[in-house]
Amino acid sequence: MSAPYNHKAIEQKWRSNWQKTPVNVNDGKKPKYYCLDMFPYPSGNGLHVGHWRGYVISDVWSRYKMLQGYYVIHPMGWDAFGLPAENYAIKMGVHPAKSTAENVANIKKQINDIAAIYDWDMEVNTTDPAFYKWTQWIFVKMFKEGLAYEKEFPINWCPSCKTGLANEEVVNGCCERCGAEVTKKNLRQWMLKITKYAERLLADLDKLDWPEKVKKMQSDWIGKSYGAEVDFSIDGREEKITVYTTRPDTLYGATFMVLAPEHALAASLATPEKKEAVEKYIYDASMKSNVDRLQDKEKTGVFTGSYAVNPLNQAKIPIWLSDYVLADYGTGAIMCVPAHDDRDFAFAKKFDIPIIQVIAKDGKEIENMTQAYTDANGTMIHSGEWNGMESAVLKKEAPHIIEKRGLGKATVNYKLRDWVFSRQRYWGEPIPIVHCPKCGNVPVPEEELPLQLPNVESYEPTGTGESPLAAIEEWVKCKCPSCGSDAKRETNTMPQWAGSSWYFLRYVDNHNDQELVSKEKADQYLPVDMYIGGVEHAVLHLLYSRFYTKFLYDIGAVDFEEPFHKLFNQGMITGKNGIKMSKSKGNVVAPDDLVRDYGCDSLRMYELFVGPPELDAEWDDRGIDGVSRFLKRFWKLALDSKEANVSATPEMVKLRHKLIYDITQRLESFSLNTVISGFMEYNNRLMEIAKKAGGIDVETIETFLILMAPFAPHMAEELWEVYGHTASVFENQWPKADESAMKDDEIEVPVQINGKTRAVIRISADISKEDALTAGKEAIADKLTGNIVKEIYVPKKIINIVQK
RNA sequence: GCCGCUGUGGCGGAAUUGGCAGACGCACACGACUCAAAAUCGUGCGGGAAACCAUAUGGGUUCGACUCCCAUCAGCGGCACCA
Repeated sequence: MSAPYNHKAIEQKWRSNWQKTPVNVNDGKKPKYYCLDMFPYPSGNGLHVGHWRGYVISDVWSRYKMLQGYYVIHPMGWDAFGLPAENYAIKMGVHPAKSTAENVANIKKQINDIAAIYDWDMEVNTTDPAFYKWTQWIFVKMFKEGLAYEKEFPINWCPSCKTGLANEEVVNGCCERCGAEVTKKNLRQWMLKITKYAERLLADLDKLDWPEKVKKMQSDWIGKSYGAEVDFSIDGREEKITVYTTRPDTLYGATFMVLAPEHALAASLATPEKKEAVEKYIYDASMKSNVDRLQDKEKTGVFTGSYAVNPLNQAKIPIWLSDYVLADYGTGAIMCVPAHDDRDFAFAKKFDIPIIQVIAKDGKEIENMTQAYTDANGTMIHSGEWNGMESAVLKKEAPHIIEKRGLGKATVNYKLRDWVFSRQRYWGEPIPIVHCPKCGNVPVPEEELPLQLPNVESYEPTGTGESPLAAIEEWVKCKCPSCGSDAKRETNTMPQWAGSSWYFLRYVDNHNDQELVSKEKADQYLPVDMYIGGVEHAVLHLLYSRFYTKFLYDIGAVDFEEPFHKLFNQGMITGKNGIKMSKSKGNVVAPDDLVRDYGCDSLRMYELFVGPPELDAEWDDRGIDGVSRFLKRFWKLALDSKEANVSATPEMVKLRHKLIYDITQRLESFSLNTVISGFMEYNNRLMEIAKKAGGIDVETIETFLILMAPFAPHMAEELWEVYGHTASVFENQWPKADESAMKDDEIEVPVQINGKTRAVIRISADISKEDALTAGKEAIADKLTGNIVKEIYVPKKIINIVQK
């Protein structure tokens, strides 16, 4: 009788063994592999089984890479500055520094339950002054390069979090963190010129081994479009209005022009009799929130009384103001071609403006147009010298024609906006800038960094647009680092994303107080080979990190331009009916009890078994019994086989190589759920064989152990030791399958008539086509009519007889 | 509105990428062991009496379709007046 599987004792034993003798060590000879988790913010709620899954996936992958002979860099840290941590602290009435430290301790304990091979010597915490010294250093560098600048304009403002937000943090007009409706507030802001990198951020997506979905989200967010800027003169005036259009081919169809109410010329275009209406419209538009502006699908507008002149045919077209034109995209002014644009069509219909079709649909002009014809497919009509051209061709040529004729220029536009970088909150890195009445904005000298966040009693947001830091007079008052006169510190702090935009660089050299990361360490360990985390950061953290890395590349701090070579997005674990796990819904499943009752190995495997790792999965506790039973059966098989000590049969050898082959292939394609089912399947077959043979040979069991080690490391180690080894199971190399040893001499092949299976025959694997067909027909002789049309034999796959 | 993904038993899911649909597991039922239960082991488990019918629905290509093409429906996600 073999000893029963006691997960508690085994897991405790190996946890302490690994602490004494780590399994992932850098001997200086192994190649590196950097496998990174998106680091968590230390929430007070702790981890649930969904967080666990992400960390299990990355740990399984790390251990697999270890067995392939890599030194694996697998660090963990804390994204502890920012809104989530601060809002939690305010709710609990504790200072964020205190609650953050408590939460870190708690989550660290939970993470250790996963038994991942995290190297805690590399740990970083974004709130540690030794860390944020470099977050501030990067800002200073950006300031010196002209990439960080101040600007006052109406920004997105979350009235609940009482802070400004970046565009990326506004989701459907609401705050990404708290869901409150975002309003506008005119504020002086620090901005990062991410737009300068728009083209590189777009172009380099091609180099990345990332999910297409994420690449597409980024490229849509950057939003590149090709078109032309066209200059329209204003009838009776000197100024010109430049419009941006992606459809210069439709220029002859422009019947009016619309300016954003915020356009510089908007007010001055009003003729005396229109003045009142125009001013009212401009005022009303300025009062509208983003959400209102988004929700008002019904077009509004006002005619200025002025006319613009179409540079091609000198036609006079009325100039309107409307808030469907955005002030900060393109030139804030558009030419309107109602026949070929949905929005212009709706506007023209509402205000009774003429519609001129310039692209024929199916070779014809549309009678009684009821909607815009927006395809660029058709022949040009009503378009002067362009008549008869194909619109698709003209669309590409028109910008250059316009440029050549001096009417404007070919141009490119991006939807990406500069990054609103300052927050009116306490819990963040102070922006290291001094406002000097003589010198203007002066950065804190690099040798004086970090500029420490002062410890204060009152850290709640003020809501006035000022950070709580502004109230600390002794901190605000300072001397100008440049001229020494009385000056004031910048009181805004950096957003949550500041630290996370570069933390992955710091892990590998986290104690360096001279450099962000030394060249030596960077060369040795960076960049990240595999990055694992949720998809929710597609245009936030992942875009910001790419921008930061490119900047650091440009100033020579690192010598790669992309931080994350491969990205994997794990799916979310939800509660019943796909409802997101949350404390308020009461459907959170904590891993702690499951680890206690079933063991870490069982939970690790079940986390993967619930479904494809990239898809969302509904959690169901009951399923864990399945993997738990499997582990117990395998445990018994291994111990009984040790006892039986049988030698390998050809069947065992064949199965061993098939096992290696299947598991490796599934692992390589990241199909982790089928790796687990594969283990179960092979275990079932081995148990069948063991029933007859009395056991399984040592080599096959040991092979199974090595393959299983990344998934159930405790059991693998324990059995490895039972099998008489003193070194860790992770000292092994990942086994290789010998494909010739997997070959079957005889195979089963289905025999079909007209595509329907009628029999299954066993034939020799290298049988000739003729013999296969003869054998096949023999097996279904009673069903053959004698009227055979076609005979198909796909070697080792199928026999199909087609008959009438 | 535009773009993308997904749709297979009671449930989670598999299918070597066009070749026996439902692997593996959960749940369930029956049996063995037990005084009994749990645990464990064994058997069954898409529908249908059968011919056959079944991979969201309708069509198509093919000797052969969960897999490819067209249309439709449903669910999820992203973007959303970007000219």
